[in-house]
Amino acid sequence: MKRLSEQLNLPVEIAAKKILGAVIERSVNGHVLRARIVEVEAYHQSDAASHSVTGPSGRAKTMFESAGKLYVYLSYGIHFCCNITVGKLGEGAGVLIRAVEPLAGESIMMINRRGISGRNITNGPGKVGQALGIDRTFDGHDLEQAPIKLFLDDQLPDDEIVQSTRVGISKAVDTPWRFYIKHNPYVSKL
DNA sequence: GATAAGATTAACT
DNA sequence: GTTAATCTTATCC
Repeated sequence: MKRLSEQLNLPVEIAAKKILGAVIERSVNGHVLRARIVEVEAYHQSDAASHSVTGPSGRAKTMFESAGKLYVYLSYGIHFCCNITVGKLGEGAGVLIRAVEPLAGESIMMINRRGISGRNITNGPGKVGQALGIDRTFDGHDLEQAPIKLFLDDQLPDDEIVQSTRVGISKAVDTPWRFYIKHNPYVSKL
């Protein structure tokens, strides 16, 4: 297995398609939570909607690290959202995890989500962070190390991927950098 | 030093 | 459909 930093040293929209369908594994208190990434969005420093547009200052500095790191930011003061950095060192690029499909440890995720279950458990970026117990202390974490690991699989065939515009932004709204898996109930918005 | 806006969610009416 | 919750950065005094 090649290093993540090599595998994800790609243009953001290519890396986003590669991360779609990958599996993220989170260990906590002897339990293993595993989930498949079913919805992502790409962000880049050349993109007005990205946190990294202002340069490697403040919260987005992690996006300028080499690929395969975790960038966690606080959304609306309440929600923790998870990104995977891509591209090369010094390039402010990342892929936001918008939704995942639980594969293992769903009962633990349910506890983290205060009893909410069903497809509402992880069908949104803030929900993913909460279900997996990720907060800002994991900002900059290397995704080849415990307790949070990323496993890339073969890229999905194009006919399983839907490409569209991003959600919840007010700038660069026409940039089609949102990717999700067809016919998956955990995708936040179809 | 102060203020406005934001890659959102859940609980209301 | 509307609104409150709540904190960080950027942008202006």
